[in-house]
Amino acid sequence: MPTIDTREKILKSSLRLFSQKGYIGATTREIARDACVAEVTLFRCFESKERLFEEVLNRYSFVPELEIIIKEIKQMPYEEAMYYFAIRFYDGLKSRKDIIRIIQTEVYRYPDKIANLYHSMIDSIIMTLANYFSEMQQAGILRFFDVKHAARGLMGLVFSVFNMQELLLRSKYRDDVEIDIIKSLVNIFVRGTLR
Amino acid sequence: MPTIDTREKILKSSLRLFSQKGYIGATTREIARDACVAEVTLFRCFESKERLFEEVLNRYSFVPELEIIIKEIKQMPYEEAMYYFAIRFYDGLKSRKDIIRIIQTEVYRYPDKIANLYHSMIDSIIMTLANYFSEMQQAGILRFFDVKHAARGLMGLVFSVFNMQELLLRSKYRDDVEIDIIKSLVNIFVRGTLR
DNA sequence: TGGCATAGTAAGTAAGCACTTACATTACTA
DNA sequence: TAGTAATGTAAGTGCTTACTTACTATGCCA
Repeated sequence: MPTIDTREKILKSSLRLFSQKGYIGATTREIARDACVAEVTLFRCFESKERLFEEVLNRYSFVPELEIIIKEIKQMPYEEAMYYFAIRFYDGLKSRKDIIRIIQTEVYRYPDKIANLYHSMIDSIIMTLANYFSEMQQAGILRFFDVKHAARGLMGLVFSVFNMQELLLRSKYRDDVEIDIIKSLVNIFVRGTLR
Repeated sequence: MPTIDTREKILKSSLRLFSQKGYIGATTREIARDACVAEVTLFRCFESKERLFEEVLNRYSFVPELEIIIKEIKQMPYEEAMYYFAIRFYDGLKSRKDIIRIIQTEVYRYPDKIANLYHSMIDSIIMTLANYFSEMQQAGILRFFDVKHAARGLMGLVFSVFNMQELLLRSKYRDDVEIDIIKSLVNIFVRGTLR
């Protein structure tokens, strides 16, 4: 049985290279070299390239952190809560850049494995966020609108900023501070949802 | 010199297969078979797989249609204009699903060619839309906010709906009519930007 | 009808891929 | 110190890939 340390090194290199070159584009030879192990060691740790890929996906999930964030915002005033959520969500995306990129580029080719992971990531957040909006509507703070759609919208706003700023390495808007962009958009969202 | 018809058949099949399987995943053999030509014919039409890929990208652009849409909305009342833009934009994304998917999945691997295409697609729309918001602010209809950020936000909203609904084949929200989702979100956006 | 451009068929090349086998090396532990 | 588990080295297997070469078939126009 291979060492846990060896497995970790390989998983880490796999994350980076799958992210940069895609599943097909990243070769086992390259992953092994990057992890400073022999290629044969890779195949002693993981029975195939496909299994290795699956383990990478399971290893670096995103959901738990977001659940915590939504619990935290319940004690805050609405506008502050929205800023806080958006920024924490954005930071979460940033620190998970590699896995997000993998999901985004491979979701069509490995529908079962990746799509499930993707959906589990988003669905649980949308439902929790939608419940939050519902409570705020009941409390008379927010006007009535479709809460699930709004949850998706808010996440879509943040994600679109992340998508442009972090994944696409745009030159043009680099001078804008990302936080300012998010604040602008959250401000529109807040004004659009308040009673 | 090969026939234009032959080239078109190959380009069309390439679009589909690059979209479904990615640049590396789609083989020249498969593309040729799909286009009902011999593989050698493909190489007589396009000097390499990479050149073929570039020609696919140039062939199916998106910008001109959107420029037209933004011209159209200038005569409409604000709220109606936003609905109209969002829905036309959404339809445009839908009918260009294949090329959007290619851009999204290959943008990291072919930074120069694809990223430029992607940026030219988005930048020109953002600037035109931002100008529209500026004019509406001057006219006293909209409150003051960063118009470029808002333009990105609106496009981000529509794109996130497209992303979930069309690209990811989600099962859960399939019963929601996409138009309703867009209307919900545009409504929030409109209320958030009106004076 | 003859010639030329456009296509197809068939076979092959060189390289790269995931993955395997056989054996040598290291390091820890009993 | 002897044995065992984890790793490395080296070579190779069989398959697929992009791309090529040589030749043949087809259709169109002078």
